[in-house]
Parts: sequence; C-alpha cells; structure tokens
Amino acid sequence: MNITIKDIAAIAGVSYSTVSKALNNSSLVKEDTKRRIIELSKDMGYEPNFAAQRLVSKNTKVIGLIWPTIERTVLATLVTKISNEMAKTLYSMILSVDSIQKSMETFKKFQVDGIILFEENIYTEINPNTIPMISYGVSGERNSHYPIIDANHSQAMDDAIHYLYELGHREIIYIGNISPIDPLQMEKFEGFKNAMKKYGITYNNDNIINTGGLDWYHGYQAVDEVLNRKALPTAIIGGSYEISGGIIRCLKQNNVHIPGEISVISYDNIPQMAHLEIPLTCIGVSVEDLAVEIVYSAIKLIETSNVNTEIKKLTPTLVERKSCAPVKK
Amino acid sequence: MNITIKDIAAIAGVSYSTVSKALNNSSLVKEDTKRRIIELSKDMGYEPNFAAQRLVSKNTKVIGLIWPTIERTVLATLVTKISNEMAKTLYSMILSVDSIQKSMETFKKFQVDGIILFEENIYTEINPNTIPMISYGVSGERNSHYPIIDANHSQAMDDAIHYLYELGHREIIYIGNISPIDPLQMEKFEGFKNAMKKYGITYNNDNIINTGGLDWYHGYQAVDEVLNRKALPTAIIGGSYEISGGIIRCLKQNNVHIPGEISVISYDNIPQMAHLEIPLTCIGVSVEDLAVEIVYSAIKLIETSNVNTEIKKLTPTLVERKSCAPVKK
DNA sequence: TCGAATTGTAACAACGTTGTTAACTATATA
DNA sequence: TATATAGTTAACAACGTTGTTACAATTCGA
Repeated sequence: MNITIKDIAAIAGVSYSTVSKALNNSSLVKEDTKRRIIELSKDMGYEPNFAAQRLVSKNTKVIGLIWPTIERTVLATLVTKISNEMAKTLYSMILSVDSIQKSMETFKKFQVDGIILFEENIYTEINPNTIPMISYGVSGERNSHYPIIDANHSQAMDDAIHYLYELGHREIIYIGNISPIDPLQMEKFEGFKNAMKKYGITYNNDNIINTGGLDWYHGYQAVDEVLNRKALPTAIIGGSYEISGGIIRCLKQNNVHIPGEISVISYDNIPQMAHLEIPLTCIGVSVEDLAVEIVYSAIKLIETSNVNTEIKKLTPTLVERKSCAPVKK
Repeated sequence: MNITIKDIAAIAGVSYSTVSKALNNSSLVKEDTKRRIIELSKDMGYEPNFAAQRLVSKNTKVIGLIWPTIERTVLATLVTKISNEMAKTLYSMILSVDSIQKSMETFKKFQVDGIILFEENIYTEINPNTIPMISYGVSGERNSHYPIIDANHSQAMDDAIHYLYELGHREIIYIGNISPIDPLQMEKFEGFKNAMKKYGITYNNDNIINTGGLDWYHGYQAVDEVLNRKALPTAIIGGSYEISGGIIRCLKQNNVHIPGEISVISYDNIPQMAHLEIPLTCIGVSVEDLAVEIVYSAIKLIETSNVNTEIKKLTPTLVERKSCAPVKK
C-alpha cells in the first residue's frame, strides 16, 4: 500500500489536513511545521494519489494526442517534437493510436485537460463538447467545432515556385501523390497549379506526375519515367520527404547532377532532409514551428477555456540546402 | 457537472447504493429494479466517474506502452498491431513517447494495470517494483526484473541461410547496419556468421557489408558497391525492411533480375514486404505473432501477478514470396 | 401462527485528497 | 481585566464510487 497524508500526519503528530496544506504550501500553516512536514514526506517517499486529487476535481496537467493511423516520417517526427515541447511545460502527453471515437473515450475517462487530434488525411465531424480540443490537419472548407492548426500549403507551393522562378527555372515538374480522397495531397497539388499560373509558367500534364503513393520508390519510379523523355525539366518539386528521397536516388543513379542539371526541392520541412544523400532544400512549415504552435495553442485553449473555432494557417519557410541552383544558359 | 449514481437514485426513488449494485449487476438487487435502474441510467447518459472508481482501488483495464524513440516502420507497425490486438480484449492502450523514467511516472499516476516497454536498442536497468511490466527487446545476457519478449534472431538467420542453402546458394552476402552499440543489429550479424559457419559456407569480409545506417538508401548504396565487383553473389540478405527496399531498387535499376540472377531475402516480417516493388521473401517473427504474444503475456502477467522474469524468444517464420529462386547451374 | 430463513433495500464507512469552518492559542488593545 | 485579533492547527464535509452491515419485508417450514 502506498503511504498517504494520514500516515505522514500520524508520524508528524499533526492532523492530516495540516499535512495537506503544508504540501500545498498554504499560508495557513507555520513555516516551521511546513518545512518539517515537507521534509518528512520526502523521507517517507510520499506520492500523492492522483485519483483522489482528481476526485476533488482538479486539472490533470495531461494532454492527450490522438493519432489514428500511425505512419509517415513527418508525423512521427512531429509527435516527437510535440512531446519534447510539452516537456518544457508543466504538461505531459499521452498518446492513443485508436480510432478517434475510442481515443476520446479513453481520454475522457482519464480526464485529460485537453486533446490534440491528428487528422491530416481525414475529415471528421466531431464535437468535443466537454474537453478542450484542437486539431492538426487540413482545414479545407469545413466549419469545425474546434480550432484547427494547418499549414498554408498553397503558400508553400507558391514560395517553392517563386524560389525556382527567381533561379531561372521554367521547366518545373511536380512529383506527388495526387489522391482525390486525401485532402492534404490535393491542397499541395492545387497549390502547384495555382502558383505555376501565377508566375506565368506554362504547364501541362507532363509537368505533373502522380506517383500513386507516398513511399520513396514511388518517387524513384516517377523520375525513372521522366528521364526517358527527350526534354528534361530543370527543376523537380517532390511532394513529400519519402518521395523526394526516391527522386534524388534515381537522379544520382543516372548521373544527373543535382543541382547542376536538375534542381530539387521537397515538400515537408523536417531536419531529416539534411541527412539525405544530398541535403535537400525544402519548403513547408517546419515541424518545430508546428510543434510549438500546437502545444501552446492547446495550453492556451485549456487555460483560458474560451470556445474558439479559429483556423490558423501557419506560414511555411523555405530552408536552403544543396539541391537547387540557377539555371545554366 | 456530470451526473452521478446519486442523481439516478433520486429519480429512481431508491438509495444510491442500490443503483451502484444494479449497475454492477449484483445479485443483491431484484431483477425488476435492476432493469429499471439500468434503463434509467442509460437514458440519463450516466458515465461512471473513473477517478472515483479507481479510488476504491480497482484495476483500470488500461495498459501503458512506452516507446522512447518513435521510429522505424517495423515498430510503428508493431504498435498498430498491438493496439488492434488489445482492442479484442477488455483492455485498452495508451502510449508514451517520453523517456522511460517519465513515462513510468505518468503511467503510475494513471494507475495503469501494466506496462509494455519497447527497448529494442537499449539496455536499461529498471525495476518496475509495483506495476507489472514486460519488455519487448533484446534479451542478451542480462538478467532483468521483468519478463522479456524477444525474437530468436540467430534462429532467424539460420533459417534464412538454410533456406538459401537448400536452393543451392553458396555466395551469400549480408547487408545490414553493423553497429556495436545496437544489440539488435549485433545479434543479426552474429547470427549470420554463425549460420554461415554451420552450413559450411566460406565467407570473408566481402560477404558482409556494413551500411552504417538503417535507411533505404543505405541499402541502395551497398548494392551499388557490390555490383562493381567482378564476382556477384547469388543471394543477398537484407538486414531490415528499409534496407531491403533499397537493395531491390538498386538491383532492378541495374537490370539485375530478381530472383533470376540474385535472390533477396529480408529481415523483418511485416506485411508491407508484400507491397514493395518485388514482393519480398522475408524472415523474422511476424509482427502479428509478436503483437499477440506481447498483449497476452502482458495480460497474463497482470491477471496472475506472479513475479516472473522469464525470457521468451519467439520463433521466426519464413514467408516465401517472389524474391528467391534456385541457383542456376 | 410463530420463529427462521430468504430477499430486497437502505445506511454507512471506506478510498485519499482538498477546502471550509471551527477551535484553540498567544498577543495586543481598550 | 476583559476582549478583540491574529496566528495556528484540528475537525469535518465534500468528491463519486464500492463493499459491508443493518434493517425491513416477505416467504417458508413446522
């Protein structure tokens, strides 16, 4: 059995309510006794009973993260970053990889103070009603019952193409997974087309390659196909970390120099980009930024408990590395 | 405020202890009233207060999984499978991606019934003392305070080489990450050498390629090097899912037919192997088997609460797909 | 018809906290 | 000397359950 404040009280020769106050640093108990009790409780290895504390209703300082489908390097990295960021605060994080429904039940039971929901690839219709909740995912056109943190995908594509444009590129292709059921991928795709239009770069179906998947070999195969064409592009935008990995692997394999012959820029802004065969210039909201925003938005929501359903689109940043260069004349 | 059994009691015109018994289907209350109360509580949307239930000390039916460093496809798959398997039981699972230390604190607070610890690549010296705990990781030579579930890695390598041997292969190379600080990788490596000896296949440094990493391009680069040799192997063993992905990508790229010219077999037994460019024959304890074993071992440990520190090495299975063939004369 | 089982329900004490109120000290004030 | 006034600490009621015990109403055997 664990020791309780009553045990401490008995030994300290004091009532248990005094112990409680002492441990909570209440001004209602003399400094001396306070110190004595705190000391004693440490010696006895006292650990407050969480369930009892919560019964008298107090916040748990725990935030639950729902990650329905555990996959992809980027999300895994984001989870890690969020956990790290959370560690700097008074909160800690637990994770559920169940369905949203079941995860919410679990978290409600545990009385977490708030919930972070990952819904990058899904649209859900959920009303958290009781627990403060924010979501990281695609905001799209929907009106939700909770705030959403999203990346400004069209802005990202715009930045990427602007950057390439300034370097003189006019033959740009996008290699990504164009899946109509995946709103995130669609936003990137639409972003690409809009930006191309905006900068007056003509394009057709040849400028867009649908990989049909998000794995690295999907990127590889796409490039393999491109290299058989008579006219090569001067720049490639990879739709995701894994895809871009495949892209540069295939280019290198075929002795196409990066960035001498073809420049490559990748979607997804994660540190791992620097550790690929060729350090990749990338675009996207950095996972660090995302993590910070998610954590502090969640905490703010919890601590002010004002019902807001604001959608926040974070600004992407372009990280320059070694994979892009000006077009040669 | 949530509604409580007292609210129900008031409306039902019965004492709250009767409500409690009714909801717990006690034989001490008449069937009629029982039904009536249960009905009513449903109507009122009653949800028992978890904290209160736990205060009177009862098990939580929740198992915590500690996953210190979230990475690698195989572990992610395993987590998913464990979660699915758990869903078939009365238990549910929460996850912590913190340090072992902090995760254990969190889980202790929440009074989880048991803990599953992932420690594939680390040795820890932990004494769970109060909470039942099992670990999935490398058993090695250590004596731990809790049971460990491990895969029989040397057996796996033995099976792989036996299989290739029977197909006539004598020129076999191992491509893996040989990192002295990673006990898992070392076990595979040692297993390879031992099995080669056992089947009387001569080998030297050329049969072993240290990729220096676990990513797919590490595998790619390794094969790239091999293909420059005058004598090619007839079979390759890939050390992990990702590495093997790179291996077949590179072979295909260089028009080396799999399995016509070179057979490939991969470590890690996960379903994704079937969805690579070439469905890969693989060896290892299947994640399904692992998940089942982990979940039911944990539950058994919890429910019998006998202190055992048994180490269980699961038997690997070889899954035949399209990547291996007999050696041509 | 009476005491003894049997059954159904109520009362109440836990569980380990926190917060409120009451009670007891000294000490300062009139 | 009686009396407010702080300053401390004790007592006790919550919080929402469960389990034990006590009580009342019914049924049963003799």
